[in-house]
Amino acid sequence: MTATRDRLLDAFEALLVVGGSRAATLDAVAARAEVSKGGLLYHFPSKDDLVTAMLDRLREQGKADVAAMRTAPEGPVDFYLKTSTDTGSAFDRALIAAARIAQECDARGRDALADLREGWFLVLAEHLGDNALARTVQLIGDGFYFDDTTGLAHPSSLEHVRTVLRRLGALD
Amino acid sequence: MTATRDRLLDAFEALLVVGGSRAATLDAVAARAEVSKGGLLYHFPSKDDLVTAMLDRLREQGKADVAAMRTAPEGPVDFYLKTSTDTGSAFDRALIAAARIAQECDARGRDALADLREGWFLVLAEHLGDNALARTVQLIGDGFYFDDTTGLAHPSSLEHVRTVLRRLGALD
DNA sequence: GTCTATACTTCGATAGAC
DNA sequence: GTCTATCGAAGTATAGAC
Repeated sequence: MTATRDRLLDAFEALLVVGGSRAATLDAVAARAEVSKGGLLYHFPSKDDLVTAMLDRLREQGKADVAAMRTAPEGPVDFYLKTSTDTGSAFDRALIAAARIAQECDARGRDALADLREGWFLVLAEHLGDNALARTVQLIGDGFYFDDTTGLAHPSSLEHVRTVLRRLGALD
Repeated sequence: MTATRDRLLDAFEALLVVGGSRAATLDAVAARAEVSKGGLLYHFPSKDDLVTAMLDRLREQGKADVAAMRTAPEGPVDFYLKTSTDTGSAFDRALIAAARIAQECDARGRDALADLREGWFLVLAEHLGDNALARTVQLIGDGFYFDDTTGLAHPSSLEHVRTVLRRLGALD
C-alpha cells in the first residue's frame, strides 16, 4: 500500500512547513500520519530515508512544474512568479519543506533545490533571450520564496513586480 | 565580563550558519566558545535567552546598517545589493543566523527580520521615489539572501542584477 | 564567573509479537 | 504492514563546589 507511504511524506512535509526541522521528529510525523513509530520505520528505516524519499517526490513534481511553465498561456515569467508566491499547493509545500532541509545544511536538500532552479532558469533564459534579465527574474522568485518560507510576504509585492517587469518588456 | 557573553553569541551564530538549528545545541555552543555548559547557562539561563540576546544584538547591528545605507557614497541601492550578497561579515552572519531561527517558525526571528526589512524598504522607497521599484529591489535582495543561506548563490548574479537595474534607472 | 556532576526529557532506532 | 516495548545517545536544565 503506497497510501500510507505518501501520507507519511505528507505529514513530514507539513511538519517541516509549520514548525521547521526541529518540529519534524519521527514521533510527530507518525502521530500526524496516524501511524505508530514502528509503522513509520517499516516504510522508512531511518530519518535519512524519509528525507531522501521526500526530495525524490519533489523532483518528480518539479519536472511537471517546469513542463507546465513551458506551455503556460500567460507565459513562463508570469507562471514562474505566480508559483513562487502561491502558498498552499502540494508542490509549494514540498518546496518549502526542501528549503527547511537545505537550511540544515543538508547537501541533498541544496542539490534538489539547485536542480529545480536550473530547470526554471533554462526556461526563463530561453524565453527572454537575456541571461541578465532571466537571472534577475529568478532572484525575484527566490525573494518571494524566501518571504513565504519566513512569513514575511507582503500582499502587494506581486503586482509591484509585474509593474516593473512590464517596464523591462519581460511581461505583457 | 561581556567578552565571554559575546563569544558565546558568536559561537551560537556560527553554528547556526554552518549547520542550521539542529547543530546549534547548548553543548556545541559551549564547546565552540571554549566554555563549559554550566558557564554558558550562567550567562544565558535558557536557550530562549540565547536566541533573544542574539536577535537583540542583530537589531543593534541593523540600525547601524540602515544608517550606513542612507549615507553610502555608491547610493542605497548598490549598498543594499552588496550587503545582501556579502558573505562573511559579522552582520551577514547574524542575519543568516536569524533566518535559521525564523525558519523554525519562531516569531521572534521573523519579527526581527521583518523590522530590518522595513528599515531597508523605507530607505529604498525614499531614494527611488517608487514603491513598486523599491519592493522589486528588496525582493532581489531577499533572493540573494535566500541563495546565500541555502548555498545556491551564483557568482555572476550581482553583475546581472546591476545591468538590469541600470536599465530601470535605479542605479548609475 | 566558571566548573563538574547529574536529573529529566526527547530523539532515533531495534526487537519481536500479531 | 502495523503495533508495543525498550534501548542508547543526545538535548535542556539544575545543583552545588570552587
